[in-house]
Amino acid sequence: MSVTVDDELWSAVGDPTRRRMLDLLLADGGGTATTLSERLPVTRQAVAKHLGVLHRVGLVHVTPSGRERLYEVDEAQLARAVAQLSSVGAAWDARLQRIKRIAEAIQRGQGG
Amino acid sequence: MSVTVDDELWSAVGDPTRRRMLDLLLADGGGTATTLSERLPVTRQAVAKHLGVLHRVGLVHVTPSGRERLYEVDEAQLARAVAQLSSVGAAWDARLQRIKRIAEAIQRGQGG
DNA sequence: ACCTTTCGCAACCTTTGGTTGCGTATAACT
DNA sequence: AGTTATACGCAACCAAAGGTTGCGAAAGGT
Repeated sequence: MSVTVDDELWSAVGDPTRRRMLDLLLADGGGTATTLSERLPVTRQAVAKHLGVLHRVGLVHVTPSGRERLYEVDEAQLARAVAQLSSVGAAWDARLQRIKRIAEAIQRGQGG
Repeated sequence: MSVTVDDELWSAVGDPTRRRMLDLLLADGGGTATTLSERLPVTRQAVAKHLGVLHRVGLVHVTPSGRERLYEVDEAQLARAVAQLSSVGAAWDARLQRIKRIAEAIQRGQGG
């Protein structure tokens, strides 16, 4: 019943900048802190910190090559995150449905 | 393409404590800062602040009665939030699907 | 060799989630 | 009615997180 979601994954995905970063990484098939920061309204350092967070929760993986560090989305982990998002949504949806049914039942019982 | 989500709603729902509060409010059909704080690992004041945030984005509405302030979930707004959650999830899912197809195409092209 | 680029580290600022402390208003009890 | 208890709001304060600037170091291009 209670939202049994891994809060780490959630909050990783909860930040708007990180969501956009994931979006960009998916769209471009990967990127570095520098390339991402060019397409975002924040500095490279901010992006680097976010990449650190995403990396810690396993949503991206790194491939150092020369002086660059290429980040790519870990598909399995993102899929897991998506599943958790929709599970929370589904739980709330279910509650909303139940509330609606109960409200209707009360209506019938009271209003005739 | 870009995640066209209302960041206010997202970040309102992004906080784990607020998610649990919404959960409790849905389960109990409403509550006050005090009753919620009794079932959460934070103080009443923290809950009160969160209720303020949720109220500002319209996810809950208040009914003052005597010395109490009863908070209830705004179903329409929560439904909207749920829709946004699943829309982001769907977008990422779609990208993951596309990536998979492209990867397979590359496999076929290269590997013969 | 020199300059450019990409990065990491550190200091700092601001916002936010959280706390404690206190005053006030409404309800409840005697 | 007067006192006690409860629910709340406001304010000060603290720690963590997102963001910035500034700097030094490693890898690449000329």
